Amino acid sequence: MTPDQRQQFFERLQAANPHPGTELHYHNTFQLLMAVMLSAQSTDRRVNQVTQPLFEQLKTPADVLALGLPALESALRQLGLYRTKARHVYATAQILEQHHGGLVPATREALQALPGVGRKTANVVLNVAFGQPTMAVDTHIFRVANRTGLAPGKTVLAVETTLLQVIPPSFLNHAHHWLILHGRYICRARKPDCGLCPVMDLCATGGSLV
DNA sequence: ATCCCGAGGG
DNA sequence: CCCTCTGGAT
Repeated sequence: MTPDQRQQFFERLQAANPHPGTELHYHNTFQLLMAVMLSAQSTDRRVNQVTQPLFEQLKTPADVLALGLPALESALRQLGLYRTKARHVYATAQILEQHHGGLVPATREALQALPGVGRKTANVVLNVAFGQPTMAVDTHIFRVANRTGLAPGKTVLAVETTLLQVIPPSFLNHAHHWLILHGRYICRARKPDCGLCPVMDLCATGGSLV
């Protein structure tokens, strides 16, 4: 894809979603971190169903510790990987309480040192909560980048590096959500809706997946 | 490479 | 039944 095509690509995704943002529900940075941790291999729709009642009680790491691990695990039962997620969220709350004054750290190093927080989750928090121009490559973005030819790569890190190089700077801050929304609703994994795709003429598949 | 692991869609 | 969903740890 040429630089001009990439410019077109994001201009059209922007036109389709003028004010993109995460579809995860949260009221503060700690809840954002928790919601992103819970979103692994789960639809954010289900994450929101789980967090909607839960976040009325859990507003701080101390609230998580007060709830206790067994009750937390029980509250997360509807999510896949729920035992692992409960353990990680609880252990993360402990560390935030003991070493970060109950706050979510704003550096990649400190974030990825938290149990259950890897590069992708750290990138989301750094971008959404702290406004940094990171590129969190999730299942949607990995697929869209490869399928369209925007940023082909065999690993998520390779795709992340390429995306940071090829995305026009003015689009970088919101590129994460534009690519996610495109992958979630149009460039779907199983049955992509090329008929509704605003960038079909720029795509490496040329709409041949329909 | 494998495990974790519920729910929805096809 | 199989595939997929804003992954991370071992």
